Amino acid sequence: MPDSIHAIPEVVILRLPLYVRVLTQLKDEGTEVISSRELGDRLSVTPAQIRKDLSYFGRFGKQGRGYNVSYLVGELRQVLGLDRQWNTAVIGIGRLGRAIINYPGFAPEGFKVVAAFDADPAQVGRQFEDVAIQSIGEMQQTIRERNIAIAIVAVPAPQAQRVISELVSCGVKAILNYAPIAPQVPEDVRVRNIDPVLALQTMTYHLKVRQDEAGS
Amino acid sequence: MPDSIHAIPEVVILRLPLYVRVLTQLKDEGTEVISSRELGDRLSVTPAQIRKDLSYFGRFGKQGRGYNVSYLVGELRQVLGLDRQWNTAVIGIGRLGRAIINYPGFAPEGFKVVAAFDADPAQVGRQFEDVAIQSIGEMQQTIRERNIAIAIVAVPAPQAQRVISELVSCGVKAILNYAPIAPQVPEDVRVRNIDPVLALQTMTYHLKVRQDEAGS
DNA sequence: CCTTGTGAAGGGGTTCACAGCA
DNA sequence: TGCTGTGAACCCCTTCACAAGG
Repeated sequence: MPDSIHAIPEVVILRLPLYVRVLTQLKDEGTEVISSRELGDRLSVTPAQIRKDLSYFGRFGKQGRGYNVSYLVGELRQVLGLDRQWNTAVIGIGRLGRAIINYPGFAPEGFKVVAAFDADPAQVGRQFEDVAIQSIGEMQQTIRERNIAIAIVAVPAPQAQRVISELVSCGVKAILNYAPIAPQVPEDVRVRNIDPVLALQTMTYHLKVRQDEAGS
Repeated sequence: MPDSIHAIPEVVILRLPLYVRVLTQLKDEGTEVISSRELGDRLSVTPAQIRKDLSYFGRFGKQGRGYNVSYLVGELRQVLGLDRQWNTAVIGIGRLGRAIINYPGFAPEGFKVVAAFDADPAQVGRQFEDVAIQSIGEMQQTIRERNIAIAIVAVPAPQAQRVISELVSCGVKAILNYAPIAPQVPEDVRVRNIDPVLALQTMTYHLKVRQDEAGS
């Protein structure tokens, strides 16, 4: 059991879903075996990195041949916990929140929105896609009862930190945050931010350098 | 000019927009001066890291006092190239593409959607928010004429790589990709992916470990 | 006394390179 | 021959710790 000897670097965990995605695509295309080199080409990652990453979790390959695609994707899904359903709750049912509830991409991957919350009393009781909107006050109880492990935050920025703190106090350990803030959470809580503006702002630096060079 | 002596690590560029965001918020709250320690607390980053990051671009602080918030935010915006307007194009005008065009969060940050493209001839000619939808064939010309530096890809996954390759051949060097794929681009092209499913999948590993521990 | 800016030390992740095996 | 799995080397980023200065 290699994973009990050394802690697994967080970056490795961040890459595994990428591997799963490409492997799944390869499987659908009918590819049965793939080498670390070919997989690396598809992902712009070095073959050594792929082999090293996989080695944290087991020995999935065959020397001289490569990796069996369906076997590997199955193992990785198990490692990541993608072999089960994860119940989620959406908080904030504005335009974005409704789009998230209606988004058809979550369910096939095992992420099911089973609850929705909004601070606006006028929203409470309405239904979207089988999900009835509840008041924020009901959050703690519902999260417990419905075994909700992941919260998806889609409230306006000014309320986001308060909502996230409340989710943390409800025991939620994983948060997908769409609000444009830098949330503060205890270190045993994981947050991933979806923030298109931030993503754009990380690219302009290089564009600027290029522009300035062209201008001089 | 420290940035001409040593290349700036990419991770630093990724953090600067976060600094800008929090500093802007602090400025709005009326804070005039902040130390690297206080800023670090807000961002869950060590003070040393903030000081080191900033030192790549200049000496913005005052010993014994800290950093002047509005001065620092101004300098960083300039460093990142956020002191100008960036024209963008949206490709793929389905539900997601329309949401992006209508999204009110881009313009105030200097990102303006000035063009939109779709492969469906039935869509071509329609208008959303002042933007007329054009055919994919018009992309190259429009990108040049309208000085579009950033493309936002919102086409279905199967078409995404083809569209991205086409954008690259149009000379686009920055792409915000919403399609759930791992795009392949030349190394002088920057891509940021917005992928909620991937974000969720990077969190389940830790939830799983926790679950398994509880069960044993 | 407080906080910056920064060389130097430290640590963690990537890459190398090769033994092992099909 | 081809490719995996992996210890070791390497490298880059983070953190330390302190001189400098308000």
